[in-house]
Amino acid sequence: MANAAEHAYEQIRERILSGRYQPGQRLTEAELVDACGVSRTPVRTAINRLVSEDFLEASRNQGARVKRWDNTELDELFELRALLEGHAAARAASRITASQLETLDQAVADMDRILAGRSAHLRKAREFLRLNRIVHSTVWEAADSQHLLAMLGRLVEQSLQVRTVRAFSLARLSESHHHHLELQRALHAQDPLWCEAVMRSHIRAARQALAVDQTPKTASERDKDLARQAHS
Amino acid sequence: MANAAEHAYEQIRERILSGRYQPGQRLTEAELVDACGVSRTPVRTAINRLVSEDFLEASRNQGARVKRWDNTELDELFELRALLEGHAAARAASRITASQLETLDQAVADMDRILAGRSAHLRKAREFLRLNRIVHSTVWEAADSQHLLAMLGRLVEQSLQVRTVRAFSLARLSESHHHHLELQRALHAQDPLWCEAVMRSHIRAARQALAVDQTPKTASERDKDLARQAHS
DNA sequence: AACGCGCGCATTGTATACATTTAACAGCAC
DNA sequence: GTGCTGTTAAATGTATACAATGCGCGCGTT
Repeated sequence: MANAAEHAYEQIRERILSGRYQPGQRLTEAELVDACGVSRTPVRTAINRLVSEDFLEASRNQGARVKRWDNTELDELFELRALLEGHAAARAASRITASQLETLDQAVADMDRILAGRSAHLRKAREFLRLNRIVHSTVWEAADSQHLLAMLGRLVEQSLQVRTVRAFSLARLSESHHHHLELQRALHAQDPLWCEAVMRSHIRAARQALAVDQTPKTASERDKDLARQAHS
Repeated sequence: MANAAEHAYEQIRERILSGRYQPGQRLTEAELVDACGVSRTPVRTAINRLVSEDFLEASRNQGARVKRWDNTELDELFELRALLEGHAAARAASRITASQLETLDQAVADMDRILAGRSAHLRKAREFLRLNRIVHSTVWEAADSQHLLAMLGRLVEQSLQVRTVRAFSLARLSESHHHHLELQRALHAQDPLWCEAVMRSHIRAARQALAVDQTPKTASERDKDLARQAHS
């Protein structure tokens, strides 16, 4: 066990993202100790970090609860994402390197193939998500701003918590891919305003795709989501 | 001592902001324990928080160093501030309440009086800073977005670390005040784009006002800065 | 029966002892 | 003389014991 605190952090975070720990659920230090197999100290370190990253909420002497996102907060979140990812795309336009453009082209081409192919929906969605991450992180990297990168990382991770089945319909994937294609052209053209505009559309569309209902999920629904999320 | 961790956090943070702990300086847990008068546990909690807020940097098993900001990072920081504060101002335009407008008007009027008055420069700068904080936080509040507020809070605190004498010349204060006057008009007009543009100018001008030299300060220079910062 | 008070338990906050890691220094070999 | 390696000391990472705090339950009073 090279690093207990880190281990605990990843363990807890993973359980929040996967839905095993539901929004609003209270997590006592004792049960997290059991779950992670380390002592209270690294668990507390992990909790503090997760609180600072908005995965958990803590009130004094009352432990931590999994953060629950209401629609107002989701609106705020995605508005900020649109602003910052748009900005990142604009910066990327004039800074992107040849090899980053290659990475992007490759990812977009792969997406093309996958969407056109005959794989099962689940497999398509999984692969698509993987490539989607590559596209976005390439743009962030090309934007070349440490702090922008850090902020975006946090914002996007937070929106991962509320992923739902609806976001992964074939229609949704296809729309999303059209944005990627356009972004690719805009980046090749090195047009900052175009890049920014496309990226903003992309994020706002993603917001729309999220389910609006706030009812707690049943266990089987959670399992479905899990299967679709393709972590790892 | 109701809350040791909080106490340690404030203590250390204050010493960083005041310049008593210089950028690049290594802080061992042992000396922070002495300085704060609490045990290692709350000190470590405080350190973790300060690292997450970018006041400190930590590498494994090597403790914490006070974060040093180079010019590239300052550019990134202020670019993000311009973007986010501009956005906040735009949101505020359509959301600001009558009482918030009153607060703003009052603060701007006070600034007017103070700049026109015959107080000593130091006193003027102090009062101006206080009112400046009121103006900005009123706009943030009017923007009505929890997450935007949190991000701005962090960004602005970080830029506080690098305040220098140059930023407080009378000419600079006066320029800054003209922005406030224009922002006031733009908010009364409820014109989002105008608000955003003014605020962006305001922040970018602030970036220019910061000293560019990166040489460490002498003790007496630090004292001067301290006197001008008007904390509390 | 309803409200308030106080006691007890569960849980978090703090202190400290112990383990682990890293970096520096000294000694030895080449 | 220089470079490598082993040892050592200092600092951080981890575990656990103890203190303080807040919440809920039960009992008593009105």
